[in-house]
Amino acid sequence: MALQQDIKVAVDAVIFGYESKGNLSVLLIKRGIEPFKDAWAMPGGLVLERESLEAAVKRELKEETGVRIDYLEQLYTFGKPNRDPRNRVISVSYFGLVRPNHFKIKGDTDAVDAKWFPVNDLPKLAFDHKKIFQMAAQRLKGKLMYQPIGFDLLSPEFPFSDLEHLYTTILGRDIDRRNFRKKIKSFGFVEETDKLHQEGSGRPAKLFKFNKQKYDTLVDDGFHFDIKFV
Amino acid sequence: MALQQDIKVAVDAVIFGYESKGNLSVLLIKRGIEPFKDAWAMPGGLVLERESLEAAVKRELKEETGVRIDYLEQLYTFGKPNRDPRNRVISVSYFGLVRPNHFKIKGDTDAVDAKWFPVNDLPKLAFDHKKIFQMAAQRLKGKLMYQPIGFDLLSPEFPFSDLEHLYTTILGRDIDRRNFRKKIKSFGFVEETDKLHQEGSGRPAKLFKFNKQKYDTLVDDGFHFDIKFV
DNA sequence: GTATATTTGTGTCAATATTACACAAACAAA
DNA sequence: TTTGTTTGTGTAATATTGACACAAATATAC
Repeated sequence: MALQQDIKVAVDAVIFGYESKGNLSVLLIKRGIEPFKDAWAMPGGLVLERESLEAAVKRELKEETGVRIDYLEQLYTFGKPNRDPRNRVISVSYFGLVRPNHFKIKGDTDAVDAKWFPVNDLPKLAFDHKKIFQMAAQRLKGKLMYQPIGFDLLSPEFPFSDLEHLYTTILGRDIDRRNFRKKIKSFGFVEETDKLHQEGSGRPAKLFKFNKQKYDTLVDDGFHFDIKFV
Repeated sequence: MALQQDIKVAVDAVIFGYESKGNLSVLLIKRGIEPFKDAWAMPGGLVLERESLEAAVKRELKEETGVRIDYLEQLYTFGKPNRDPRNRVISVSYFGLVRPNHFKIKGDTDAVDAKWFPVNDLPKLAFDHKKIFQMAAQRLKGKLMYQPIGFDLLSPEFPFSDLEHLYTTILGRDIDRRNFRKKIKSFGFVEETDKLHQEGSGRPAKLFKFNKQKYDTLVDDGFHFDIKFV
Protein backbone atom coordinates (compact mmCIF):
# COMPACT_ATOMS: atom_id res chain seq x y z
CA MET A 1 0.00 0.00 0.00
CA ALA A 2 2.51 2.60 1.12
CA LEU A 3 5.37 3.32 -1.22
CA GLN A 4 8.78 2.23 -0.11
CA GLN A 5 9.80 4.84 2.35
CA ASP A 6 13.08 6.72 2.08
CA ILE A 7 13.22 9.25 4.81
CA LYS A 8 16.36 10.15 6.68
CA VAL A 9 16.38 10.65 10.42
CA ALA A 10 18.57 13.29 11.92
CA VAL A 11 19.10 14.72 15.36
CA ASP A 12 19.92 18.29 16.27
CA ALA A 13 21.06 19.78 19.53
CA VAL A 14 20.40 23.24 20.88
CA ILE A 15 23.14 23.64 23.44
CA PHE A 16 22.91 26.67 25.66
CA GLY A 17 25.97 27.90 27.44
CA TYR A 18 25.95 29.85 30.64
CA GLU A 19 28.96 31.11 32.50
CA SER A 20 29.14 32.92 35.81
CA LYS A 21 28.90 36.60 35.02
CA GLY A 22 28.37 35.69 31.42
CA ASN A 23 25.59 35.89 28.93
CA LEU A 24 23.52 33.09 27.57
CA SER A 25 24.98 31.65 24.43
CA VAL A 26 24.30 28.90 21.92
CA LEU A 27 26.70 26.50 20.31
CA LEU A 28 26.69 26.57 16.51
CA ILE A 29 28.72 24.95 13.79
CA LYS A 30 29.60 26.27 10.39
CA ARG A 31 28.39 23.96 7.67
CA GLY A 32 31.10 22.67 5.35
CA ILE A 33 28.84 21.33 2.63
CA GLU A 34 25.77 22.23 0.64
CA PRO A 35 23.02 22.96 1.23
CA PHE A 36 23.59 26.06 3.29
CA LYS A 37 27.35 25.72 2.95
CA ASP A 38 29.12 28.22 5.23
CA ALA A 39 25.93 29.02 7.09
CA TRP A 40 25.72 28.42 10.82
CA ALA A 41 23.56 25.62 12.15
CA MET A 42 22.83 23.59 15.24
CA PRO A 43 25.19 20.65 15.64
CA GLY A 44 23.62 17.39 14.58
CA GLY A 45 23.46 14.77 11.88
CA LEU A 46 22.06 11.48 10.76
CA VAL A 47 21.26 8.73 13.21
CA LEU A 48 23.14 5.51 12.72
CA GLU A 49 21.38 2.27 12.00
CA ARG A 50 21.66 0.73 15.45
CA GLU A 51 21.98 3.80 17.57
CA SER A 52 19.41 5.36 19.87
CA LEU A 53 18.36 8.93 19.20
CA GLU A 54 19.99 10.15 22.34
CA ALA A 55 23.23 8.35 21.61
CA ALA A 56 23.20 9.86 18.16
CA VAL A 57 22.82 13.41 19.34
CA LYS A 58 25.56 13.00 21.93
CA ARG A 59 27.87 11.47 19.37
CA GLU A 60 27.30 14.18 16.79
CA LEU A 61 27.76 16.83 19.38
CA LYS A 62 31.05 15.35 20.46
CA GLU A 63 32.28 14.90 16.90
CA GLU A 64 31.32 18.30 15.65
CA THR A 65 32.05 20.51 18.60
CA GLY A 66 33.99 18.57 21.21
CA VAL A 67 31.26 19.07 23.78
CA ARG A 68 30.25 16.07 25.83
CA ILE A 69 26.96 16.43 27.64
CA ASP A 70 25.16 14.08 29.93
CA TYR A 71 21.73 15.51 30.17
CA LEU A 72 19.76 16.38 27.10
CA GLU A 73 16.06 16.69 26.89
CA GLN A 74 14.01 15.98 23.83
CA LEU A 75 12.47 19.13 22.45
CA TYR A 76 10.39 18.44 19.36
CA THR A 77 10.49 16.57 16.09
CA PHE A 78 10.45 18.64 12.95
CA GLY A 79 9.17 16.91 9.89
CA LYS A 80 7.91 19.22 7.18
CA PRO A 81 8.57 17.57 3.83
CA ASN A 82 10.72 20.41 2.52
CA ARG A 83 12.70 21.43 5.53
CA ASP A 84 15.75 20.06 3.77
CA PRO A 85 15.84 21.16 0.13
CA ARG A 86 17.38 17.92 -1.07
CA ASN A 87 16.12 14.81 0.67
CA ARG A 88 13.33 14.23 3.05
CA VAL A 89 14.89 14.52 6.49
CA ILE A 90 13.09 14.64 9.78
CA SER A 91 14.93 16.02 12.74
CA VAL A 92 14.51 15.03 16.34
CA SER A 93 15.78 17.96 18.33
CA TYR A 94 17.19 18.07 21.83
CA PHE A 95 18.32 20.81 24.12
CA GLY A 96 20.75 21.10 26.98
CA LEU A 97 22.59 23.57 29.14
CA VAL A 98 26.33 23.55 29.87
CA ARG A 99 29.24 25.68 31.03
CA PRO A 100 31.11 26.74 27.91
CA ASN A 101 34.53 26.98 29.51
CA HIS A 102 34.33 23.36 30.58
CA PHE A 103 35.07 22.41 27.01
CA LYS A 104 37.60 23.06 24.39
CA ILE A 105 35.52 23.80 21.33
CA LYS A 106 36.71 22.56 17.99
CA GLY A 107 37.82 25.58 16.05
CA ASP A 108 39.14 26.67 12.70
CA THR A 109 41.98 24.20 12.87
CA ASP A 110 39.52 21.35 12.50
CA ALA A 111 37.44 20.41 9.54
CA VAL A 112 34.47 21.95 11.21
CA ASP A 113 34.19 25.30 12.86
CA ALA A 114 32.21 25.56 16.05
CA LYS A 115 31.49 28.66 18.10
CA TRP A 116 29.46 30.05 20.92
CA PHE A 117 27.12 32.88 19.96
CA PRO A 118 25.26 35.11 22.41
CA VAL A 119 21.56 34.33 22.06
CA ASN A 120 20.65 37.89 21.25
CA ASP A 121 23.13 38.14 18.45
CA LEU A 122 22.75 35.03 16.34
CA PRO A 123 23.81 34.79 12.71
CA LYS A 124 21.40 33.64 10.04
CA LEU A 125 20.76 29.97 10.56
CA ALA A 126 20.49 27.10 8.09
CA PHE A 127 17.31 25.11 7.43
CA ASP A 128 14.54 25.71 9.97
CA HIS A 129 17.05 26.04 12.75
CA LYS A 130 15.84 29.46 13.74
CA LYS A 131 12.50 27.97 14.66
CA ILE A 132 14.21 25.14 16.51
CA PHE A 133 16.23 27.64 18.46
CA GLN A 134 13.20 29.71 19.37
CA MET A 135 11.32 26.73 20.64
CA ALA A 136 14.30 25.64 22.69
CA ALA A 137 14.73 29.08 24.24
CA GLN A 138 11.09 29.14 25.26
CA ARG A 139 11.27 25.67 26.76
CA LEU A 140 14.41 26.51 28.66
CA LYS A 141 12.74 29.49 30.29
CA GLY A 142 9.64 27.51 31.09
CA LYS A 143 11.64 24.71 32.57
CA LEU A 144 13.62 27.03 34.79
CA MET A 145 10.39 28.04 36.46
CA TYR A 146 9.50 24.64 37.76
CA GLN A 147 12.74 22.73 37.93
CA PRO A 148 16.07 23.64 39.48
CA ILE A 149 18.05 23.10 36.32
CA GLY A 150 21.20 25.04 36.27
CA PHE A 151 22.63 24.17 39.64
CA ASP A 152 25.21 22.05 37.82
CA LEU A 153 26.33 25.17 36.04
CA LEU A 154 27.39 26.88 39.21
CA SER A 155 30.44 26.04 41.24
CA PRO A 156 29.82 23.35 43.85
CA GLU A 157 29.74 26.19 46.35
CA PHE A 158 28.40 29.40 45.02
CA PRO A 159 27.32 32.82 46.26
CA PHE A 160 23.61 33.43 46.01
CA SER A 161 24.15 36.19 43.54
CA ASP A 162 25.47 33.62 41.06
CA LEU A 163 22.18 31.77 41.16
CA GLU A 164 20.31 35.00 40.81
CA HIS A 165 22.41 35.98 37.84
CA LEU A 166 21.75 32.62 36.22
CA TYR A 167 18.04 33.23 36.46
CA THR A 168 18.05 36.81 35.27
CA THR A 169 20.27 35.83 32.35
CA ILE A 170 18.15 32.94 31.17
CA LEU A 171 14.85 34.65 31.77
CA GLY A 172 16.13 37.86 30.28
CA ARG A 173 14.62 40.07 32.95
CA ASP A 174 15.24 41.30 36.47
CA ILE A 175 13.93 39.62 39.55
CA ASP A 176 13.47 40.86 43.09
CA ARG A 177 16.55 39.77 45.01
CA ARG A 178 14.85 39.47 48.36
CA ASN A 179 11.86 37.56 47.13
CA PHE A 180 14.01 35.27 45.05
CA ARG A 181 16.18 34.36 48.00
CA LYS A 182 13.16 33.82 50.18
CA LYS A 183 11.58 31.54 47.64
CA ILE A 184 14.63 29.45 46.90
CA LYS A 185 15.46 29.11 50.57
CA SER A 186 11.92 27.95 51.31
CA PHE A 187 12.44 24.91 49.11
CA GLY A 188 15.09 23.72 51.48
CA PHE A 189 17.53 22.21 49.02
CA VAL A 190 20.13 24.94 49.10
CA GLU A 191 22.29 24.90 52.15
CA GLU A 192 24.35 27.63 53.68
CA THR A 193 28.02 26.86 54.29
CA ASP A 194 30.14 28.88 56.68
CA LYS A 195 32.58 29.91 54.02
CA LEU A 196 32.83 33.34 52.60
CA HIS A 197 33.72 34.42 49.14
CA GLN A 198 35.23 37.65 48.04
CA GLU A 199 35.38 38.95 44.54
CA GLY A 200 36.15 42.52 43.61
CA SER A 201 34.77 45.13 45.90
CA GLY A 202 31.74 44.79 48.08
CA ARG A 203 30.74 42.76 51.05
CA PRO A 204 31.95 39.13 50.96
CA ALA A 205 29.23 36.60 50.19
CA LYS A 206 28.31 33.47 52.06
CA LEU A 207 28.67 30.38 49.94
CA PHE A 208 25.77 28.00 49.40
CA LYS A 209 25.55 24.55 48.00
CA PHE A 210 22.86 22.57 46.26
CA ASN A 211 21.81 19.45 48.12
CA LYS A 212 20.83 17.18 45.28
CA GLN A 213 20.00 14.31 47.55
CA LYS A 214 17.49 16.42 49.43
CA TYR A 215 16.06 17.68 46.17
CA ASP A 216 15.56 14.14 44.93
CA THR A 217 13.85 13.16 48.15
CA LEU A 218 11.47 16.07 47.85
CA VAL A 219 10.66 15.17 44.27
CA ASP A 220 10.00 11.58 45.26
CA ASP A 221 7.60 12.84 47.89
CA GLY A 222 5.64 14.58 45.17
CA PHE A 223 6.94 18.02 45.92
CA HIS A 224 6.33 20.50 43.17
CA PHE A 225 8.95 23.16 42.70
CA ASP A 226 7.29 26.27 41.36
CA ILE A 227 8.65 29.76 40.85
CA LYS A 228 6.61 32.71 39.84
CA PHE A 229 8.61 35.59 41.26
CA VAL A 230 8.85 38.89 39.55
CA MET B 1 31.51 8.08 7.02
CA ALA B 2 28.05 7.13 8.19
CA LEU B 3 26.60 3.97 6.74
CA GLN B 4 23.69 4.32 4.43
CA GLN B 5 20.75 4.87 6.67
CA ASP B 6 17.65 2.71 6.50
CA ILE B 7 15.34 3.79 9.25
CA LYS B 8 11.60 3.88 8.90
CA VAL B 9 9.57 6.74 10.29
CA ALA B 10 6.17 6.05 11.78
CA VAL B 11 3.58 8.07 13.60
CA ASP B 12 1.30 6.91 16.39
CA ALA B 13 -1.73 8.55 17.91
CA VAL B 14 -2.97 8.31 21.45
CA ILE B 15 -6.59 9.33 21.09
CA PHE B 16 -8.48 9.87 24.29
CA GLY B 17 -12.24 9.74 24.27
CA TYR B 18 -14.46 11.50 26.72
CA GLU B 19 -18.22 11.46 26.76
CA SER B 20 -20.57 13.30 29.06
CA LYS B 21 -21.17 11.04 32.00
CA GLY B 22 -18.65 8.67 30.57
CA ASN B 23 -15.24 7.43 31.47
CA LEU B 24 -11.99 8.28 29.82
CA SER B 25 -11.14 5.86 27.07
CA VAL B 26 -8.45 5.28 24.47
CA LEU B 27 -8.80 4.26 20.87
CA LEU B 28 -6.90 1.11 19.94
CA ILE B 29 -6.66 -1.08 16.90
CA LYS B 30 -6.07 -4.78 16.67
CA ARG B 31 -3.02 -5.58 14.64
CA GLY B 32 -3.61 -7.80 11.63
CA ILE B 33 -0.02 -8.68 10.93
CA GLU B 34 3.15 -9.72 12.67
CA PRO B 35 4.84 -8.68 14.80
CA PHE B 36 2.35 -8.56 17.64
CA LYS B 37 -0.40 -9.94 15.40
CA ASP B 38 -3.76 -9.80 17.17
CA ALA B 39 -2.39 -7.55 19.90
CA TRP B 40 -3.89 -4.13 20.47
CA ALA B 41 -1.92 -1.04 19.57
CA MET B 42 -2.21 2.68 19.05
CA PRO B 43 -3.36 3.58 15.56
CA GLY B 44 -0.52 4.73 13.34
CA GLY B 45 1.79 3.73 10.57
CA LEU B 46 4.56 4.77 8.24
CA VAL B 47 4.88 8.32 7.01
CA LEU B 48 4.66 8.77 3.26
CA GLU B 49 7.49 10.24 1.29
CA ARG B 50 6.04 13.69 0.77
CA GLU B 51 3.73 13.95 3.71
CA SER B 52 4.12 15.99 6.87
CA LEU B 53 4.14 14.14 10.17
CA GLU B 54 0.86 15.65 11.20
CA ALA B 55 -0.79 14.81 7.90
CA ALA B 56 0.47 11.27 8.28
CA VAL B 57 -0.98 10.73 11.70
CA LYS B 58 -4.32 12.17 10.67
CA ARG B 59 -4.42 9.98 7.60
CA GLU B 60 -3.54 6.81 9.45
CA LEU B 61 -6.07 7.58 12.09
CA LYS B 62 -8.75 8.07 9.51
CA GLU B 63 -7.84 4.94 7.59
CA GLU B 64 -7.52 2.66 10.56
CA THR B 65 -10.30 3.85 12.81
CA GLY B 66 -12.56 6.24 10.92
CA VAL B 67 -11.78 9.05 13.37
CA ARG B 68 -11.03 12.45 11.90
CA ILE B 69 -9.41 14.85 14.31
CA ASP B 70 -8.34 18.42 13.85
CA TYR B 71 -6.17 19.09 16.79
CA LEU B 72 -3.35 16.80 17.70
CA GLU B 73 -0.37 17.69 19.75
CA GLN B 74 3.03 16.16 19.39
CA LEU B 75 3.94 14.08 22.39
CA TYR B 76 7.36 12.52 22.02
CA THR B 77 9.53 10.63 19.58
CA PHE B 78 10.45 7.11 20.52
CA GLY B 79 13.56 5.78 18.90
CA LYS B 80 15.17 2.90 20.74
CA PRO B 81 16.86 0.67 18.18
CA ASN B 82 14.86 -2.40 19.13
CA ARG B 83 11.42 -1.03 19.76
CA ASP B 84 10.30 -2.84 16.65
CA PRO B 85 11.70 -6.39 16.57
CA ARG B 86 12.12 -6.39 12.79
CA ASN B 87 13.28 -3.13 11.32
CA ARG B 88 14.51 0.02 12.84
CA VAL B 89 11.45 2.21 13.22
CA ILE B 90 11.22 5.45 15.06
CA SER B 91 7.81 6.66 16.05
CA VAL B 92 6.68 10.24 16.39
CA SER B 93 3.70 10.13 18.70
CA TYR B 94 0.79 12.51 18.99
CA PHE B 95 -2.15 12.78 21.32
CA GLY B 96 -5.63 14.21 21.09
CA LEU B 97 -8.99 14.25 22.80
CA VAL B 98 -12.34 13.64 21.12
CA ARG B 99 -15.94 12.66 21.75
CA PRO B 100 -16.22 8.98 20.88
CA ASN B 101 -19.83 9.06 19.77
CA HIS B 102 -19.04 11.66 17.16
CA PHE B 103 -17.55 8.92 15.06
CA LYS B 104 -18.49 5.61 13.67
CA ILE B 105 -15.52 3.44 14.51
CA LYS B 106 -14.40 0.86 12.02
CA GLY B 107 -15.31 -2.50 13.46
CA ASP B 108 -15.05 -6.19 12.84
CA THR B 109 -16.56 -5.86 9.40
CA ASP B 110 -13.47 -4.07 8.18
CA ALA B 111 -10.01 -5.38 7.69
CA VAL B 112 -9.00 -3.71 10.88
CA ASP B 113 -10.71 -3.80 14.22
CA ALA B 114 -10.80 -0.61 16.25
CA LYS B 115 -12.26 -0.13 19.70
CA TRP B 116 -12.47 2.23 22.61
CA PHE B 117 -11.03 0.91 25.85
CA PRO B 118 -11.47 2.52 29.26
CA VAL B 119 -8.09 3.81 30.37
CA ASN B 120 -8.10 1.83 33.56
CA ASP B 121 -8.78 -1.45 31.79
CA LEU B 122 -6.40 -1.64 28.88
CA PRO B 123 -5.36 -4.86 27.19
CA LYS B 124 -1.73 -5.76 26.74
CA LEU B 125 -0.29 -3.44 24.15
CA ALA B 126 2.08 -4.06 21.26
CA PHE B 127 5.61 -2.65 21.02
CA ASP B 128 6.37 0.08 23.55
CA HIS B 129 2.86 1.41 23.31
CA LYS B 130 2.23 1.05 27.00
CA LYS B 131 4.93 3.58 27.65
CA ILE B 132 3.57 5.85 24.96
CA PHE B 133 0.15 5.67 26.53
CA GLN B 134 1.47 6.46 29.99
CA MET B 135 3.30 9.49 28.78
CA ALA B 136 0.23 10.70 26.94
CA ALA B 137 -2.00 10.28 29.98
CA GLN B 138 0.39 12.28 32.08
CA ARG B 139 0.63 15.07 29.53
CA LEU B 140 -3.12 15.21 29.16
CA LYS B 141 -3.56 15.74 32.89
CA GLY B 142 -0.84 18.31 32.98
CA LYS B 143 -2.29 20.17 30.06
CA LEU B 144 -5.73 20.29 31.58
CA MET B 145 -4.31 22.28 34.47
CA TYR B 146 -3.14 25.20 32.43
CA GLN B 147 -5.23 25.14 29.27
CA PRO B 148 -8.95 24.90 28.79
CA ILE B 149 -8.78 21.89 26.55
CA GLY B 150 -11.93 19.90 26.58
CA PHE B 151 -14.50 22.62 26.04
CA ASP B 152 -14.97 21.24 22.52
CA LEU B 153 -15.95 17.98 24.09
CA LEU B 154 -18.95 19.45 25.82
CA SER B 155 -22.18 20.47 24.15
CA PRO B 156 -22.14 24.07 22.91
CA GLU B 157 -24.24 24.86 25.95
CA PHE B 158 -23.51 22.75 28.94
CA PRO B 159 -24.35 22.55 32.62
CA PHE B 160 -21.44 23.31 34.89
CA SER B 161 -21.51 19.81 36.26
CA ASP B 162 -20.51 18.52 32.84
CA LEU B 163 -17.35 20.55 32.95
CA GLU B 164 -16.69 19.41 36.47
CA HIS B 165 -17.18 15.81 35.45
CA LEU B 166 -14.77 16.23 32.58
CA TYR B 167 -12.12 17.40 34.98
CA THR B 168 -12.67 14.76 37.63
CA THR B 169 -12.66 12.07 34.95
CA ILE B 170 -9.45 13.12 33.29
CA LEU B 171 -7.65 13.94 36.52
CA GLY B 172 -8.96 10.81 38.15
CA ARG B 173 -9.79 12.52 41.43
CA ASP B 174 -12.44 14.65 43.07
CA ILE B 175 -12.38 18.39 43.12
CA ASP B 176 -14.19 20.89 45.30
CA ARG B 177 -17.29 21.94 43.38
CA ARG B 178 -17.53 25.41 44.83
CA ASN B 179 -13.90 26.29 44.41
CA PHE B 180 -13.84 24.89 40.90
CA ARG B 181 -16.79 27.02 39.84
CA LYS B 182 -15.29 30.09 41.45
CA LYS B 183 -11.99 29.56 39.68
CA ILE B 184 -13.40 28.88 36.25
CA LYS B 185 -15.79 31.79 36.52
CA SER B 186 -12.96 34.10 37.51
CA PHE B 187 -11.30 33.48 34.16
CA GLY B 188 -14.23 35.11 32.47
CA PHE B 189 -14.50 32.96 29.37
CA VAL B 190 -17.48 30.89 30.37
CA GLU B 191 -20.76 32.71 30.08
CA GLU B 192 -24.03 32.02 31.75
CA THR B 193 -27.05 31.67 29.47
CA ASP B 194 -30.58 32.02 30.73
CA LYS B 195 -31.53 28.53 29.69
CA LEU B 196 -32.13 25.72 32.05
CA HIS B 197 -31.46 22.09 31.59
CA GLN B 198 -33.16 19.22 33.26
CA GLU B 199 -31.96 15.70 33.35
CA GLY B 200 -33.26 13.03 35.68
CA SER B 201 -34.12 14.16 39.13
CA GLY B 202 -32.63 17.14 40.90
CA ARG B 203 -32.67 20.84 40.47
CA PRO B 204 -32.42 22.01 36.86
CA ALA B 205 -29.06 23.43 35.89
CA LYS B 206 -28.25 26.71 34.22
CA LEU B 207 -26.51 26.26 30.92
CA PHE B 208 -23.17 27.86 30.22
CA LYS B 209 -21.17 28.38 27.09
CA PHE B 210 -17.51 28.75 26.32
CA ASN B 211 -16.59 32.05 24.73
CA LYS B 212 -13.64 31.06 22.59
CA GLN B 213 -13.19 34.54 21.21
CA LYS B 214 -12.79 35.95 24.68
CA TYR B 215 -10.43 33.16 25.58
CA ASP B 216 -8.26 33.91 22.56
CA THR B 217 -8.19 37.59 23.44
CA LEU B 218 -7.06 36.80 26.95
CA VAL B 219 -4.33 34.50 25.67
CA ASP B 220 -3.13 37.18 23.27
CA ASP B 221 -2.92 39.57 26.18
CA GLY B 222 -0.56 37.18 27.89
CA PHE B 223 -3.09 35.79 30.29
CA HIS B 224 -1.99 32.62 31.98
CA PHE B 225 -4.71 30.12 32.76
CA ASP B 226 -3.70 28.14 35.80
CA ILE B 227 -5.66 25.71 37.90
CA LYS B 228 -4.41 24.22 41.11
CA PHE B 229 -7.65 23.43 42.92
CA VAL B 230 -8.08 20.41 45.08
C1' DG C 1 43.19 57.00 56.94
C1' DT C 2 38.99 58.87 55.27
C1' DA C 3 35.58 59.03 52.00
C1' DT C 4 33.31 56.69 48.30
C1' DA C 5 31.63 53.02 45.62
C1' DT C 6 30.13 48.32 45.41
C1' DT C 7 28.03 44.19 46.77
C1' DT C 8 25.60 41.36 50.32
C1' DG C 9 22.00 40.58 53.56
C1' DT C 10 17.66 41.13 55.68
C1' DG C 11 11.85 42.05 57.34
C1' DT C 12 7.32 43.77 57.05
C1' DC C 13 3.06 44.85 55.39
C1' DA C 14 -0.67 44.89 52.02
C1' DA C 15 -2.95 42.49 48.59
C1' DT C 16 -4.22 38.38 46.57
C1' DA C 17 -5.05 33.44 46.21
C1' DT C 18 -6.08 29.14 48.20
C1' DT C 19 -8.53 26.03 50.97
C1' DA C 20 -12.03 24.06 53.81
C1' DC C 21 -16.56 23.71 54.70
C1' DA C 22 -22.69 23.22 54.93
C1' DC C 23 -27.11 24.17 53.79
C1' DA C 24 -31.08 25.84 51.04
C1' DA C 25 -33.46 25.65 46.39
C1' DA C 26 -35.60 23.14 42.68
C1' DC C 27 -37.05 19.45 40.79
C1' DA C 28 -38.49 13.94 40.00
C1' DA C 29 -39.96 9.81 41.86
C1' DA C 30 -42.01 7.17 45.20
C1' DT D 1 -46.44 14.75 50.86
C1' DT D 2 -42.28 12.78 51.68
C1' DT D 3 -37.84 11.35 50.06
C1' DG D 4 -33.96 11.50 47.17
C1' DT D 5 -31.11 13.89 43.97
C1' DT D 6 -28.74 17.56 41.90
C1' DT D 7 -27.73 22.57 41.65
C1' DG D 8 -26.27 26.82 43.63
C1' DT D 9 -24.02 29.76 46.79
C1' DG D 10 -20.45 32.65 50.85
C1' DT D 11 -17.27 33.15 54.40
C1' DA D 12 -13.42 32.83 57.19
C1' DA D 13 -8.77 31.02 58.08
C1' DT D 14 -4.48 30.43 56.01
C1' DA D 15 -0.83 30.78 52.69
C1' DT D 16 1.41 33.09 48.99
C1' DT D 17 2.88 36.90 46.46
C1' DG D 18 4.68 41.31 45.63
C1' DA D 19 6.41 45.77 46.77
C1' DC D 20 9.75 48.14 48.99
C1' DA D 21 14.74 50.50 51.82
C1' DC D 22 18.56 50.49 54.51
C1' DA D 23 22.58 48.72 57.18
C1' DA D 24 26.90 45.74 56.97
C1' DA D 25 31.24 44.52 54.95
C1' DT D 26 34.54 45.06 51.97
C1' DA D 27 37.88 47.33 48.05
C1' DT D 28 39.29 51.42 45.94
C1' DA D 29 40.38 56.13 45.24
C1' DC D 30 41.93 60.10 47.11
